[in-house]
Amino acid sequence: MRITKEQKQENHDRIVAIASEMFRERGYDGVGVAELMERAGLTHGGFYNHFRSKEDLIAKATMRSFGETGERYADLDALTVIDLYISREHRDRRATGCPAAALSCEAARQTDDTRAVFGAGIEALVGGLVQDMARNGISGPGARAQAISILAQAVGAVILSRACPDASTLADEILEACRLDCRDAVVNRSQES
Amino acid sequence: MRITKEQKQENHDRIVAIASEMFRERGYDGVGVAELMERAGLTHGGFYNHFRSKEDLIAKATMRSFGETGERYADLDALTVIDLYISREHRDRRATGCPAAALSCEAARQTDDTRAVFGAGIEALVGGLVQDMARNGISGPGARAQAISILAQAVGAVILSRACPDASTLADEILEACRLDCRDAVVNRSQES
DNA sequence: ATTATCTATAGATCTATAGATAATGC
DNA sequence: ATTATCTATAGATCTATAGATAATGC
Repeated sequence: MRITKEQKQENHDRIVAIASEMFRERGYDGVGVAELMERAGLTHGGFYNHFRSKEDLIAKATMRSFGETGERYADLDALTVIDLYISREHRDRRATGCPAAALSCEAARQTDDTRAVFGAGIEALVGGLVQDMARNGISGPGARAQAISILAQAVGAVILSRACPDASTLADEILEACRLDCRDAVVNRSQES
Repeated sequence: MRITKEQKQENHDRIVAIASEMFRERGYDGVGVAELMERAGLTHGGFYNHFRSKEDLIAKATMRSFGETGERYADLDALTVIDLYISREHRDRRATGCPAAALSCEAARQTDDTRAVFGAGIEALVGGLVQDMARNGISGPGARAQAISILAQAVGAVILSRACPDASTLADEILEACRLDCRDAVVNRSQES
């Protein structure tokens, strides 16, 4: 039952798309090749026609997750980005959220290939945030450093909030304190110029 | 070859101490009971005389990690804490570092019992940081929110830096930008009062 | 003829348990 | 007698591969 080239490409993309969500939801170790392939409507042996190894898939799926996330925050101003990122909705929907918040801790333990994808993804998020901040009138030499600080705080806020028990007060308090602090930083810097 | 009660307690503590470092280094999924027990000088079957399950150990080891970390940053001023936490040394020594930076992403996928330990641990770190900030003359209603913001940024900075490839410029740039931003926040707030 | 997929399985994990052993604590 | 540990193993994973099948692409 051989298929066309296009259908193979479709299968490949579907596996990557499903993996990108499953990895964010359950972590790299929490997803097995067999279950992933079953969800893609294929048998698990076929996996190795598409990828050299699971790690190969991890790199490709992570790249896709960063791409989606970068697009989501493009063409917005920094305050909107902050409100979207540091929110209960983002915290509670891991599967479609930012991979930096879902997988960074595990990424630190992956091979250098996967870490290179993460480095490029973080760099892209920083670059996007610099552009978003320009819409708030923020530019100049310190803009990049501030973008990095805001990203780190936003990522930290979502990660810490997720680590708290469900429905805990602290989980929501973390989000609100960080959202306001990041907004203040943008507003203050915006007024300076 | 039965042993004394004290020796059992010693074995128990040693398993928890070793696990607390191994989990931070490799993640909860990266540590098997057999290897852990071998490192503790015991056979893996004996594990279940000390713990109901691996998850029981995860809760106890994580509590210990948070305890160590809280003690490390007690009785210091906030600027010293920031310099120690957001540093290459901390980033490169996961096994003895802060569990919030090493394990938060995975904690989000653990049971509510483990998340309760995490919530209490984060709460303790926030409380400690509030006390540290008081040494810089920072107090009042906004102090707690600022402690949360600083903690989130510090945790985010270490996590993102670890996710970057070894020896990448970005990894160090993240640490430096966040360290300076957190210091500025403390200094500015300190001058207000 | 090539190749994308499938079936089946190798080989290496993993957590957890059953039963034996032997020294402490009553 | 109790119990902390050990040996051995059950049962369930996991990644990866070998070989068969069958439809595309030459």
